Amino acid sequence: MSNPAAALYLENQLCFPLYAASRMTTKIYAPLLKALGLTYPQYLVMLVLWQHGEQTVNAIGSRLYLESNTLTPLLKRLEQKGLISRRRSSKDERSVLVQLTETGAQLKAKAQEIPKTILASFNDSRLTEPEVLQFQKTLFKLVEILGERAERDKE
Amino acid sequence: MSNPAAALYLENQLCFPLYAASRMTTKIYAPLLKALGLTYPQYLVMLVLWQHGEQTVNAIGSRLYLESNTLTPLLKRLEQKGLISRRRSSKDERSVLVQLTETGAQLKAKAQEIPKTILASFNDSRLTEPEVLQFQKTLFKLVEILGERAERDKE
DNA sequence: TATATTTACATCGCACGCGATTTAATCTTA
DNA sequence: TAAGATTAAATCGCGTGCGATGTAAATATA
Repeated sequence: MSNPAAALYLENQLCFPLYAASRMTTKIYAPLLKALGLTYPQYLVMLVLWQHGEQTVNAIGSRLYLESNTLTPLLKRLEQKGLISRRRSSKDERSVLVQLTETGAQLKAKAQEIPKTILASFNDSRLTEPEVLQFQKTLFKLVEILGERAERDKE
Repeated sequence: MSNPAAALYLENQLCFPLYAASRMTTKIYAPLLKALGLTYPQYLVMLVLWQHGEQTVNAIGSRLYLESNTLTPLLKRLEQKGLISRRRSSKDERSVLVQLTETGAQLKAKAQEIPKTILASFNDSRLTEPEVLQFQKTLFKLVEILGERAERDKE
């Protein structure tokens, strides 16, 4: 790089565009999720429960890379909306099991349309399908690497 | 896809890994930025000011895809730390001009090490350099497309 | 088995993000 | 030029994220 300060430029960074893209995609979900009465992080929790069923706060957290300081208040809001129920595990009283209510399970049907709408909104001539697939592949690899890193850093 | 609900699965989504990767990279910055007394969004504002100098809240916002509801409180915090100053533009009394203080300008020297450290921490055998470059390219394209989309949606 | 350590979740405080609204200045246009 | 529309910040309220700490249950270890 000719300019010694160039490394400090936004354009040369990976993290800023990740940050920007994440916020912008979340914004695309907002109006669709509002119809279901969900925020984006709440939707992610519902996805986990729709896919994997009852599980502990910890298990949800490992899938979403979130901890109880974020999840506990969020889960309480989902509980207040009547979408989930929470109970202490009898096998291990430290754990809290999160389960879908009937209402929460039924919401899945309404959510089916969301991925289609989102995919359509990403449709743009500047992005070819193989490019997006390759992008997704690298993105998953990145999350995996960063996830491992976070695990290491805990110790 | 064989399973009709597969579209709802986390793994098939683009937005979740963006969300996860963004949060995880921000976490990597945290300890480095703590030494400068900055949060990641505050660091982004400082980057903009280091690179482009005095400008309005609006101008900072268009570079970072943020608006005054987020920036005003953040800028007040930077002002309290003595890193920036804010004043109404005399040309247009609606605008607020944000400028680095001497202290704020000097902080740039300390920040020079950060990109190097971050780049080193992304160093992993699973990610080749051309793969990362391609990834970055698509990511920028994505931000551009989403940015245009956000502009359109405002109207 | 008594004690120390670890684990799971909850709580607290602070800094975002952002939709919605307000206020003041500037621009448009009839 | 007066009235309405637009624009730039600021303000408000709510829901995250997350570091730090607390509490209780389970596990490890002496």
